This record gives sequence, structure tokens and C-alpha cells, in this order.
Amino acid sequence: MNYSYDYPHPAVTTDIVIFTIRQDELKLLLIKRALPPFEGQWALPGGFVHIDESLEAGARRELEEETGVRDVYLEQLYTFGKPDRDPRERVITVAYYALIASDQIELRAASDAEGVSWFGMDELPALAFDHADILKMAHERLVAKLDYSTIALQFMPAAFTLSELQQVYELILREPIDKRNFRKKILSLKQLEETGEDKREGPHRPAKLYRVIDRSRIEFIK
Amino acid sequence: MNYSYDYPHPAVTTDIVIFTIRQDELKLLLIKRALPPFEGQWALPGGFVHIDESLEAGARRELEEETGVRDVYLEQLYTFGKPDRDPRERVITVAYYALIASDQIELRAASDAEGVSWFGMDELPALAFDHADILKMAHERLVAKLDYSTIALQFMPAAFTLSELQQVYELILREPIDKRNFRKKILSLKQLEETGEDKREGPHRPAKLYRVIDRSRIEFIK
DNA sequence: GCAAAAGTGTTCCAGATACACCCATGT
DNA sequence: ACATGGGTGTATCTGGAACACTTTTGC
Repeated sequence: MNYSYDYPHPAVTTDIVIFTIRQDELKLLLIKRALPPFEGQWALPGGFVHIDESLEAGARRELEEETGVRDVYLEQLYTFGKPDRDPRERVITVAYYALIASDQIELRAASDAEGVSWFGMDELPALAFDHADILKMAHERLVAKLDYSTIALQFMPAAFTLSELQQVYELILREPIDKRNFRKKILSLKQLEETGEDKREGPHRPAKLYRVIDRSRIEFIK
Repeated sequence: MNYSYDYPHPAVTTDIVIFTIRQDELKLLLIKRALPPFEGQWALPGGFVHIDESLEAGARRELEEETGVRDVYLEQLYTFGKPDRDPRERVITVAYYALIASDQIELRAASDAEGVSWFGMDELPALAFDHADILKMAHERLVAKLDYSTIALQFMPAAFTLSELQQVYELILREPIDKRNFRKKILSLKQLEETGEDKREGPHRPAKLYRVIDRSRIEFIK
């Protein structure tokens, strides 16, 4: 009991919804809680904000600890602070969401086995705390943002075909998209360039590979 | 020094950007700080979140203390938490913004005199802490949201003319709008109904008065 | 009767949608 | 040769933007 204040202070954490595309599915990372409360239940990765780090730095630290990944798309989502959301003490959590390209994930989380795992949106376990609310909001934001920004490019590996990109949109939006219209629109944004390479696999015409011209740029459209 | 923790805890505040329309201008409420740090400088209203109240409840409490207003549009904006944003201790602030109708403001803040005042966006004083950043984001959000939601209706009094509403849009967007297109669009949203009354003032045709059908409803458009 | 703001429709343009066939490859 | 996904163009529709005159009042 070393830190004392005149007024009660809440604890502040960051929790992160980490999305990626794996096995033709939108997935997110959950960790199994080793300690009470909610021992044994799945929860969003997260942890206390250090007293001398910014909120985003805290979120990136947690993100890297769990996935080994740096330099990914990370955006503040919302701050959740109902007084009773943690039974131990007052905890306010600043929620972030991150999008990770399929070729970026380090084995740390991928190999997991011990209490870290990727879940599809249709196979979610019960979540600890109010993490289901956080996840719901993150998912809604992702879906909404797909429509008016180029955020989906953050999911793509270094090189990919337009069909693969379209598949990502269809997976997340859960609706089919017209191929010709999709290509017209996505290419008109001038965010992609051909690598010059082809991807050949299977008994059909090879597909041109594309790369994102500037990964750090999220373009707003319409 | 009554409250002790094993780890250092930040303080958590809410700050509120309170917008209204007055004197044909978009204005926001600032308070003059009576105590250090930034003594004598203007700052956004706000204060510490009580340990047993939600973040939004804290924001509404501060809002009511400053303006005497309840039941206004209030939305969480962003959470600001750079380690050094307050020189005294680590303070994380959950910023909100509120829109107040011109006929809603109580005299408390309106009459003021002592350290509470409305400022137009073009006559802003230097702000304490990182409040200029908060204000900038709130203003950008407001402008953006004008475009794809009916948020502007929150500024309107119980009854108003379409010209008055258009003026509010023009004031905030700082650009003229075509009268016919504006009326077509705003009426097509079915959020307004005629009161049946006219507003007659000045030597010209009287204008129909309208009211918002459901004030609590913010419609998203497009 | 004149000055002032209220009120009202139509044309035009751009961007989104719908839609079907040929191409290059592996087996 | 055939099965498989890759790649391409045009017609139509829809919603936004541009635009000018008549109406009702107070003085």
C-alpha cells in the first residue's frame, strides 16, 4: 500500500479487440483468465496503464505482449467506466481495436496452446466483465468503417489478389459483392499498385498480385 | 491521504465541450480557472469522476452544475491520457461534447459574470491543459456529424422555422446552402412536423413553425 | 407599392448498381 | 477438352447539385 491519494482513484486499463482474418473468417484474439475474477473465462487482452505511458502506448504494449506485433493499425474505440464493471475495484477501461494482417502474426499467439486463442465471430465463448459490450461495439465500428474507408487493407498481407481482398470484404460484411463493381471502386481509390507478379494456384488463370501503396494511410471515401 | 493502492492510480476526469447557438454564432462554454495550475486561464468545464458514478453520469453532473441543464444531447468524444497533460499528477480525461438548444440554457451560466462565459469559435482565448486539442476534435466531430445525422436538431428550440434551421447549418459549416435543396432533404427525413403556428416578424411573408418529432432520436442519413 | 424573407419544381450530372461473357491455366 | 477462378464494359437508376420566380406580409 504505497500509493496514497486524498480522493479515491479508479484503476485504468486498456483492453484491445484484435481482429485478423484467418481461415476465411474474421477472428479475434481472446485470452483465458488465469486468476479471479472470472477465472477460467475468456477475456479481451488488456492490462493496467502504466503511470508514465500514454493510453495508446499502453495498448500497443499489451498488443505486442500478446501477439508479438508492432506497427499495426490501432484505434481508440470507446471508454467504458460503469462503476461495477470489475468486482475488485473501480476500473475504467479505454478500449482499442487493432487490425492485423494475416502475415504479421508472430507465433507467440498463433501457436498458443496455453490460454490464448483466436475465435470466429460465430463461435464466441462467454466473455468476462463487460467485454461482450466492448467487442460488439468494436465489431460494429469495423463493419461501418469498411464502408467509408480503406481500413480493410490493413488485413491484407504484403501481396494479395483482388479476389482475396474482395473475399475479406464479403467475410466481414457477410454479403456477396459484385466483382466488377468492386474492382472498379477499389482501384479508383489509387491505394493499390500491381506488384508485377502473378499468383498461380489451381487450374485457372493466374491472378495479378497487388500491394498497398501506403499502409499507414487510411483513406476516407464517398 | 486516505486512499491507498499497491500501484499508482491516475486521476480520471470528464471534460465537456458544451456547444450552443447564440447570437447567430456557434459558441462554447468555458470557465476561468480560479486555482493553479493555469490559474486565470480559460478551460473546458469538467471535474473528477466520482468513484461510484459512471463516466456519463459524471459528465452530466458537471454539465448541470455549469449550465443548469439536464436532458441534453451528450456524447463521448475521446479519452485523452498523455502522461504529462496535467502538471500535478497523472490525469486521464474522458472528453464529452454536448449540444444545447438555445431555449434550454438556464441563467446560471448565461448571466454568469464570474468566470463562466460563452465564446465563439473565432474568439477563443488560450486554453489550459490540452483543452485546445479536445475542442478541436469536438468541433471536427460536430461538423462531420452534421453531414450524416440529424444532430443539428439538438440546437433548435421548441419551435423554429426552416430558415432558422438552415442558418444553423450554414453557421456551423460556414458555407451557404441552397434553400430548396435544404428543405427537400430535411423534410424527407420525417423528423419535423409543422406546429400549425406561423412566425411573423418583419415586413415579409410569415414562416411556418416546425418542431422536432422526437428529440431523443438522432437519425443517421445517407 | 415596395422591400424583404418565405415558399416552391425541374433539369442535369455523377456515382452506384445490375448484369454476362471471354481468358489463361492445371489436370 | 474441361473445369476453375481471373478479368473486363455498358446501360440504367438514383440521389445530389444547380438554378429563378411567385407569395405574403409590414410599412
